[in-house]
Amino acid sequence: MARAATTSDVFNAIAEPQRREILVLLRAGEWPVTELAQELRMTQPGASKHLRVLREVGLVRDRKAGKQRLYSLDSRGLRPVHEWTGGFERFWNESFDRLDDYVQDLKQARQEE
Amino acid sequence: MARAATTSDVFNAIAEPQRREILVLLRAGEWPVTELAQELRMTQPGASKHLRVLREVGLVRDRKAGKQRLYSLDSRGLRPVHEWTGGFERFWNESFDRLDDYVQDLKQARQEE
DNA sequence: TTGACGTATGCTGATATCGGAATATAATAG
DNA sequence: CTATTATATTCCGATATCAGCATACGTCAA
Repeated sequence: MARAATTSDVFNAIAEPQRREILVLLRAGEWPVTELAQELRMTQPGASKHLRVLREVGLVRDRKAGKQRLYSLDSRGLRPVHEWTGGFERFWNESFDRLDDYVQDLKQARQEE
Repeated sequence: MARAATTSDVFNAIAEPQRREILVLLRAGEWPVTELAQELRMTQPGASKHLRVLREVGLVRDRKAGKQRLYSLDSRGLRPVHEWTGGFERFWNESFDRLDDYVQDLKQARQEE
């Protein structure tokens, strides 16, 4: 087996920087593929492929508008990611955590001398 | 070019389900590799490899303890992911969004008849 | 129908991935 | 030193990925 298919879940879909850029851009509204590609400096086929992945995990919608196909955001799928990472919030908020880091580092340094 | 290296950033590191399981487990405290592997039903080399990736992106620390190596969480790297997804919060919270979905679906269905 | 425009798909090549098995390294005990 | 335990690394095979290019498909206008 290789890595899980990128189309299978949202975590994989947003692992790609260009796809994250697309999602950010779509917060501004609907975009036809060509304009989106120009804006983000990707090729049109490249944009189409990324949009396909995003569509398959449900992060974008598309609707036909003449020759164009307008893509828009459906960010509800990002909620689970937000919540999952939120489950770690207390670990980065608590101040003794940073102190603990410091202590750990000292211990480690001493051991490795 | 292929996909960005999984070691290069946190988004890629957490795209792997087993690595997410490891992070969740480590919220309970420090774990030696073998026990962690047993708990999550992975092989020891498998666990070591995932832990290496997590270490390289800074999501876990390790310290030596006799023959064992204890891994612990450093979840601060998850904060950017939490914040990035949080930038989409208003899009999934606003109720007109769901209404808009409904309208979009109707339009689409009508066009595709 | 033909042409032009917008978009999607197919193919190829280079590379990264993940799992498994074997083996190497590290640290302790006897 | 040797054996044992704990962990890391390496090699392998199968597969998924991403970019680039060519091309197919879809839609509209003349």
